[in-house]
Amino acid sequence: MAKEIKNRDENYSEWYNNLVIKADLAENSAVRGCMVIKPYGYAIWEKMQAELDRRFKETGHVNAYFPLFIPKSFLSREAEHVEGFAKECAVVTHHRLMSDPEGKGLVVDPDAKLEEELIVRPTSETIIWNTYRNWIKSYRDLPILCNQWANVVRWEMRTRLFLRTTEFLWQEGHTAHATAQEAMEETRRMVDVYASFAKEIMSLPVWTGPKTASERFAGAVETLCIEALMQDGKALQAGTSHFLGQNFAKAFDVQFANREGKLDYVWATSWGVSTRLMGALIMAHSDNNGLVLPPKLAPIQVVLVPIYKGEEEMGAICSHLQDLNDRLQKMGLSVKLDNRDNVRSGFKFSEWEVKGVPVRIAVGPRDVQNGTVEVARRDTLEKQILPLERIEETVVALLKEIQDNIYMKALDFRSRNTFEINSYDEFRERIEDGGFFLCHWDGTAETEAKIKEETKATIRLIPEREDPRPGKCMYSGKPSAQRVVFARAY
RNA sequence: CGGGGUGUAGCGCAGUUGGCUAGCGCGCCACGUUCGGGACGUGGAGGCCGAAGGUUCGAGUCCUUUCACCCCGACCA
Repeated sequence: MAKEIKNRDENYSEWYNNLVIKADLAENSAVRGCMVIKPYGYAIWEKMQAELDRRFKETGHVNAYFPLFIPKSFLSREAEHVEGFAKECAVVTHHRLMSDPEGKGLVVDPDAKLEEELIVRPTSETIIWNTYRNWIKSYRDLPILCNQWANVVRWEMRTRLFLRTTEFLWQEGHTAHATAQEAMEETRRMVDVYASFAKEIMSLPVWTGPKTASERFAGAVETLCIEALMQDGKALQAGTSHFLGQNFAKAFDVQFANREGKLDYVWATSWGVSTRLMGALIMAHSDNNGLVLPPKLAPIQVVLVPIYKGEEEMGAICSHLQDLNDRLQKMGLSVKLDNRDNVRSGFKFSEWEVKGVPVRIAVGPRDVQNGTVEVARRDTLEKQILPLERIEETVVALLKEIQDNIYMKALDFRSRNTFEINSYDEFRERIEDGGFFLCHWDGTAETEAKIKEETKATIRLIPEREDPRPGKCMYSGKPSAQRVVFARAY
């Protein structure tokens, strides 16, 4: 394994793709740019879903579902929105096939052409706001706090497993509010939900803050985001929360009678995270032995591996392990007893390491005799012999420690790769090695575009600081209110 | 959409200037020996050589077309 997964100084794409496949998470499908998420990978996504959903409910949201297809005319209602998405839409033009008159399989039936083409949703703002128009008449109907779990399609030129697939799974929250302030608070609330989810569940430290105007969501007034640093030094946008102002309400004519009895347009937000989070998880924590999963997302938290010679010894050890299995399960842990007899224990060790199982417990005849177990942790690869007595409490504590340690490791990595730079020459040189760069910027789109053109680095976000220190733009020398975060990004 | 690369067994690959019966490693199946960090031996199964067309006595190999995937760009909440 170690020789197959390369470190980040070599070809990272190879490292990453290889890891995804070796860890049994996903593979390319027959369909361009799409991926098959395999059972082990999907189990991780399900855990993410469950935890996010819990947090959405906690903040007063409910789930709903809207159609996959969007009439083409809907998309064009909001000028910036159509501008942003038109180039990457899959379009349904017909609804029927027929056998080829020339005998070459199936062809589209020209008589089945749709009156109005349908777009496969790249995001659902338009169809949802078209629906909300009917739901909202009065301020008493507000707020609407809906989320949907869905798939979306964006026909990007270039795809990457988990990070940018043609079809991906996500959740999109769409809320409607009576006031701008309330909508802005919602935008903030949800980006904070994402940030705490990243930290507490994914062990992933993120920066939080607004995007610059040029990096905003198409149709948004303000975009807040969480940004994480991957081990190859590139940034990854892991989630966004948009304040949409009244743009969509105006485009879809969603007005309500306010407390004063006057008609006003509704204020909107939308926010989402996707299976890209899986990519973040993989790229932030993995090492040369494979995937490293934080316990809270690991489909299997503890794997039990028997070490034995011969059948009767295996029987004895497995019944011993079955007992341990039950004790651990009673603690609410997800445990796997690997009693396969066609592979040896050394093979199992490697395999579960590649899959990122946080804790492995091995038991052999020696342990049975001594009343001990061998406990190995995935994050540090350390092993120790521990007494079997009260082992379930030890393991619960260890899982918590691993969860924290993975976070600390990622945080430490980020700190070591975050730099304050003042000179543009130095910036150009250092950006090659990756990392986050805190630099002064004059606030103009021109400077931002120039820097992007010359260095491929973009402004990931404008960090929210209690005491923003002014300075001079590293590029133009003009005054700058505060440092912003530059990085090369996926 | 441009540049480069790859399609041969489940996976990873070799296959020379066209040549006769298409190979290797891993995995799989059977048996035996093993078993505290990816075991070994012996035997066996597994192929429309990405697809279509062409050149030829003969094509995995040459030509044309096409499809898919990977990498680098362009593009991208």
